[in-house]
Amino acid sequence: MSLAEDRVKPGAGTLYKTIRQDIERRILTGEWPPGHRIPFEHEIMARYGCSRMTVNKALSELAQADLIERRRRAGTFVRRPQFLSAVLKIPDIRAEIGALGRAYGYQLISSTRRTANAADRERLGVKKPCKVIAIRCRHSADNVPFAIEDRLIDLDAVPDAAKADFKIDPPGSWLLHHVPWTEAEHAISAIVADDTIAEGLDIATGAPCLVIERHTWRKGQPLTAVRLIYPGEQHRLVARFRGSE
Amino acid sequence: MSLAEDRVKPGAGTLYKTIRQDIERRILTGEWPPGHRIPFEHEIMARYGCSRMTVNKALSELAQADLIERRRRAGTFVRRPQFLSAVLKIPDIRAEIGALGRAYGYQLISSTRRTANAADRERLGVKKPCKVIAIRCRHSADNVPFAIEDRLIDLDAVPDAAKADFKIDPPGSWLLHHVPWTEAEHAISAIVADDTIAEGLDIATGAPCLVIERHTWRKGQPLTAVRLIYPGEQHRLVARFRGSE
DNA sequence: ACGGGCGATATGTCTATACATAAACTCGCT
DNA sequence: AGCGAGTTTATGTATAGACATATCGCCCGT
Repeated sequence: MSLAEDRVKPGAGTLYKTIRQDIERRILTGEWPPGHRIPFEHEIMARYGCSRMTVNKALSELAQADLIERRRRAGTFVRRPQFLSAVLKIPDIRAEIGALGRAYGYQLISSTRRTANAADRERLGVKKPCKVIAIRCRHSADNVPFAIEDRLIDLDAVPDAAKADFKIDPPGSWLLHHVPWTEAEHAISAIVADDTIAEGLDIATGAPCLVIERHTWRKGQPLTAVRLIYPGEQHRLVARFRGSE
Repeated sequence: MSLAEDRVKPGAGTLYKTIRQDIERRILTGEWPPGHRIPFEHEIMARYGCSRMTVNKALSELAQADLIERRRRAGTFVRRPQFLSAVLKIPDIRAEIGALGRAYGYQLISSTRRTANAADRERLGVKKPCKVIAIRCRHSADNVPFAIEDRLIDLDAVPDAAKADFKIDPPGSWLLHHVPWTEAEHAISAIVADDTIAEGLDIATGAPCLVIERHTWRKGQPLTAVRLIYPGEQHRLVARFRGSE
């Protein structure tokens, strides 16, 4: 009979997960507040009757999740919670509407190809001249306008986009499936609808709109810049944050 | 001479990190697209001349970061990127203003204690009657209004809040330092300023505003609900996403 | 053809051990 | 006291081997 069978909590699946969850619980309930020193690996090891590697695996995962901080020689400490950060999901619009159980609709409003002017280069963040595609289109759910999309694609960085047909499929979906990216930045702000937006979204001029601007890069090179305009009182971005699992 | 000395890339610090970064790079550059099967552990092990535990550690971290998916017997696969999710930092307002190098200012507008009415209970998500504190205050940067805060605190869940003085310090900071929480939810939307908001933020009535609503729980029990209203054209929430490290 | 059972296989967990490394502490010298 | 060198200690990385477990496919019997 091995020592491993003397487990303190035999019920919770695997040992390292048990250890991880025990510690996580103590942190989340406040029993071990920020700054508190967690028992040393050899203490936990003795408590659960397991090897140090097992304890180390549990603690490493908690460290990767930023719940604890580990310092050589000093020990392991509860981190101050990352108070106000959250994972915000900004899904692909088509998938988002599908998830709501509504019928997705798409209309291309305009699509032009041109040599980038100063405003285009500014928006994409490129310095040298390049060709771009500028697209304006509309997404709808059950035939109700859902969002207006205004996109710029750098043709030098994404040459395949010249061959793509955005009359039927939205450029977002096409890009997601064809172009790998390495960095993305989102900015969220609010504006009021001008006449053009109001008409496109079928809302009143002066109504609030939520704007999401996304820039995408591949190894530092700008790929695309997109501006999504949502009716602000009907649409909300929701982010939920909780302890792991 | 041990096999371990035949390492493919001796320069990058530790072995498992080298392996992890090599794989991450291939995924991020698109060399291994979503759905691609990553070499089996024993293949990677042979390639780097190391033990399986080392490979396993690298792959486990990538799996924890959702870059890959591991399936017993089948192998390890590149996941479809979490395309449009991003870590959105919604910092403590005082810290945010401080980080911008501007002077933080705070004014308490009103603070009332009462038994929760139906609207309060609805907003907090509690069913049974309880006492609450309702606070309205304003944050400013260099004496320019920055955001209006409208907060409800459940006194049954946070009894200490009854003793706190919110005349000088904002309730957000106090709560962050005194109350551990386990879950939080943020919702972002846009509204137009009504007369009260316009006056508080020193903007025109009808101007767009960004609204962040945050609900915080501790083990399922609602603690506080807060609504932050920002001038929408001046304030943006920015989230940047990139590969780890 | 169809479905059940079974073996092969890749990942999942765990052990016992070893040496590396960073940082905190001790102690002795000036 | 102040400072630098050496020691101690907790974590960090790595190993070789073992057994567990999910599941994909194959084969076999009906």
